[in-house]
Amino acid sequence: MLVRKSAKDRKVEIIEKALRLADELGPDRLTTGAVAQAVGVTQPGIFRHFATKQALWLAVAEHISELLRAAWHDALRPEQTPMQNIAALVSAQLRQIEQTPALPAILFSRELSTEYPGLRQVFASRLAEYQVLLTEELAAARAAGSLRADLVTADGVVLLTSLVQGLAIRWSLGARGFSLPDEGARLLAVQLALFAADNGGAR
Amino acid sequence: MLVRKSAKDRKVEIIEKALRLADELGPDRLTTGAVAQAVGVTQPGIFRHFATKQALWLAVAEHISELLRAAWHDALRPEQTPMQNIAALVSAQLRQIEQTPALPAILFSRELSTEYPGLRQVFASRLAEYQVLLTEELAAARAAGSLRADLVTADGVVLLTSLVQGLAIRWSLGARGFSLPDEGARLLAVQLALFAADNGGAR
DNA sequence: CACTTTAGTTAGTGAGGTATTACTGGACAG
DNA sequence: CTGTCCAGTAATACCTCACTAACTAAAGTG
Repeated sequence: MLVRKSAKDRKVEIIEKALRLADELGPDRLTTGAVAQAVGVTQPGIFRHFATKQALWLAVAEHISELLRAAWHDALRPEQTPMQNIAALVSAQLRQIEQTPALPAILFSRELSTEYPGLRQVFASRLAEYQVLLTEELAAARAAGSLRADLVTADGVVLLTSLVQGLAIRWSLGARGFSLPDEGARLLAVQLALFAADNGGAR
Repeated sequence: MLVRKSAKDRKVEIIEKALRLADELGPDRLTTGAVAQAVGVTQPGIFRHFATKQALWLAVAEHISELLRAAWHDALRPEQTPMQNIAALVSAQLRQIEQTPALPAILFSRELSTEYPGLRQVFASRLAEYQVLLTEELAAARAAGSLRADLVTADGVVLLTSLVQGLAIRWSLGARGFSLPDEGARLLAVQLALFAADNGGAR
């Protein structure tokens, strides 16, 4: 209305509000009108900053993508053991989801991916990166002798990512009735214990 | 056009076509018009059989729900070991998803659940049943002494369901680039091996 | 065959959404 | 102080949908 901001500021403001609204309303109900209202601009005002709604979604996707990348790379520490790094990666991911609850809905929404081509690619390549990071750490754990010999590394990675995804879905569909990072840490510990070489155990 | 069917037949026809279209178009693009065209009826013709679109979705949900229930109960056999029953349950679920590829998109779509209340409840109660079945079998496995003592039954169930869900998502988002039942059976074997008591192993 | 039932059609309404066009007025440069 | 750029607005075109009303005719029923 009265306030008039620079295009740059507005753009990030729009992206952030869109992300918040995607959670509150659900990604499909994220209309340009709703975003405009949240930002405090008339509906066509959005189109000053994003030529199409798809462009807006793409910007949101890239914003998310960047958040995730940063969180993962923050989580990794050379001084940690590979197992600790794995736990840190999982924890970082779950905390990011908790902080940005629209994430699972956006990442897993086939609706969005089909309606706005380009999103899928952004997310797919980013999630592939996550798998690479996990694979590296798991391979390091194996090199350190902390893994059961009969566990194929790639299989371990799939089990871990499935754990994260399954948990995220249960959380986001199930009214978020539990603490995602807490439950995740607990179950991850269980899974990692199963992965661990039976050193101190029997024998 | 010329053909005129009994309401009963048409109803199931509509439900089945809707389910197929939900896969081809994505659940959100499943319009009454698209369903009508697939069935060979004008768009308002759908409303002779379902008062609202929500009613149609509800019928689809109940159809799915029944398919799943039947598949699960077919999978269970008293003469099988608990571990075999678990494998059968997982396999049945994955085969069902492969056969009805819209399943993950429908089950995991937050859009649908929020737009059409009632769906969530149908699916939630059905999926809870799956967990119960898995829990029973895993408990039986424990009673038979085939499980590691340090694995909490409930945790094992979560790990298994996460495996199924994670796999289903990867499959449905990732262009279905692998055989869901095959990959599932393989990974399930890995996970179950991790669950297994270390009897014949060391010592 | 006459009669009733009812699946299906044609035509239309209104809500909700993206996007365009033409205009307005604030911010900033010189 | 003035002119220019550009964020933002008002109005509206245009589309897709779910759903309704009134009518039509095919399929069962006696």
